[in-house]
Amino acid sequence: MRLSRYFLPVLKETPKEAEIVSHRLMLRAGMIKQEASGLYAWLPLGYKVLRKVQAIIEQEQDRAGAHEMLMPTLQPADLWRESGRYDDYGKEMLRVEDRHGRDLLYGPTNEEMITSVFRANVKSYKDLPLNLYHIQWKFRDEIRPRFGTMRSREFLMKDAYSFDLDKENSIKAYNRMFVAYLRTYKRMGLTAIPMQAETGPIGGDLSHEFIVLADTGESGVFCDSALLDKPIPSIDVDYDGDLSPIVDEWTSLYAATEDMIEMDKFEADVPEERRIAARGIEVGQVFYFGEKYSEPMGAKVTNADGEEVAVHMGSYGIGLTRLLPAIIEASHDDDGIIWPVSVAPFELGLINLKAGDETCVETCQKLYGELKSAGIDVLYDDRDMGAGGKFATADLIGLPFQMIVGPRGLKNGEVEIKDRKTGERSTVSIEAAAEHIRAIIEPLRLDTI
RNA sequence: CGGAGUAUAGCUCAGCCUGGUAGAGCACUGGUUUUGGGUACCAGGGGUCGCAAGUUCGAAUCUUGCUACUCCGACCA
Repeated sequence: MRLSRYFLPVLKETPKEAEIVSHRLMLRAGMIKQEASGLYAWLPLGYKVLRKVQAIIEQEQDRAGAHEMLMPTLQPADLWRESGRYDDYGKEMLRVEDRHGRDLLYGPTNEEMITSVFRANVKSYKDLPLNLYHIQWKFRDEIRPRFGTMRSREFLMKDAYSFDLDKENSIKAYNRMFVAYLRTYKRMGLTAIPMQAETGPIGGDLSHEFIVLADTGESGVFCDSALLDKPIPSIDVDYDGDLSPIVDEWTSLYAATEDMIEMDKFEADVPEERRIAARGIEVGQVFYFGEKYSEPMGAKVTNADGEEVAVHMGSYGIGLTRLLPAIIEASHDDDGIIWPVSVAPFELGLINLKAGDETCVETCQKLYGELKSAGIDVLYDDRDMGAGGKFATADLIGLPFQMIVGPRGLKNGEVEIKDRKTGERSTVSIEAAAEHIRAIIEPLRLDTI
């Protein structure tokens, strides 16, 4: 992409409404624009990152055996009357009426609707296990939206729902999502710790929240520091096999949110030097809730004995629009964002330091073509402006690498490569530049960890 | 919903106390500058001062009401 033709409205100054660093940087980097309290427009750069995050989630969900579909944002109230949640959910749920006076709601979650999909189509235990998910906009009329897209009213969420014959199999489904989540966050460069959590309005008796430690997090959390260094299950993990050893290993170390903390147990289980009491950002939550919806809504299958039984369900959510600020909170410096390659809006910034200089322009054009051919997602800063502004833009929007082309280096037939994260610079010949950067970036894409 | 605050140009803000023709920097447009960390200079465009009512000869400024937004708290991906 040529920057001169791209829509990238970066801000030199910080808009005053933004308090925390991720919100400030998302506004300054031209990723989002607020349209009302808790409602954001996603500008091209922000949307590009959102799509990359989405692709990783989809890939890991699919690997874990879940099937992607799409349900509407608006839902009929009758479905929610069946589960009893139409009256229980409270003011957080946005209710609307259509022209015929029918009650609808903008979905805050989809347990009811997925159950309706399931019961209309699945009748036999032979069709289980089943896990269906979608990535769709949700609306929760939060009392106080804040921190940009960290807590917005409209937000994009991946929500998966598992259906199994009994509790034992449902726990297996839970474990598959648990493992998939560990991998998903890791691929985005996040260290997310599963913690015992309250089940809230979703219901159920087993739940973990996945928490990224950050000072700006909204939840107080307590955990064993050994969890921070725990290796993540590899791409070879067998989702058809027994995953309980992995889950047991993770859950054997103490970790709980402030709602669930038992101080005695925390202090008994965790040696003092490993106790972490910190703030954290909740980037996902998994629930097992058994027959809570299947029973009242009649989601039943015939088992091997010919009996009709309610299926056991679980649900598994990841807030995509919250993941972006979470990644930024975990990875930034004074100059701006530092994206991991896996979710970076562009992998490389090609910077022409001297617009108008014939040699520089020609060299950049040539490199730009070569880089694209090498499969690098490159943003070419061809704007007619000074070098300082280009450096500042590249640092701010956080591209992992910069290829700097200026008259000084060209004299020796060289260009400079800067690593955004470490600040390290190296020089490479013009001829070898494209291949050189490809060799650096490719292993960092983390398709397979 | 309780508490605190803000609203003046695209952004950051001054002006308000003490009423008298609406300002600065950045951004934008045209030029000069050809620049290795937001270069310098010249010229220019852009605002019914959140909305409404009131006081006044006269309101961005004083009064009242409303709205929007932000922050702190209780709730949540």
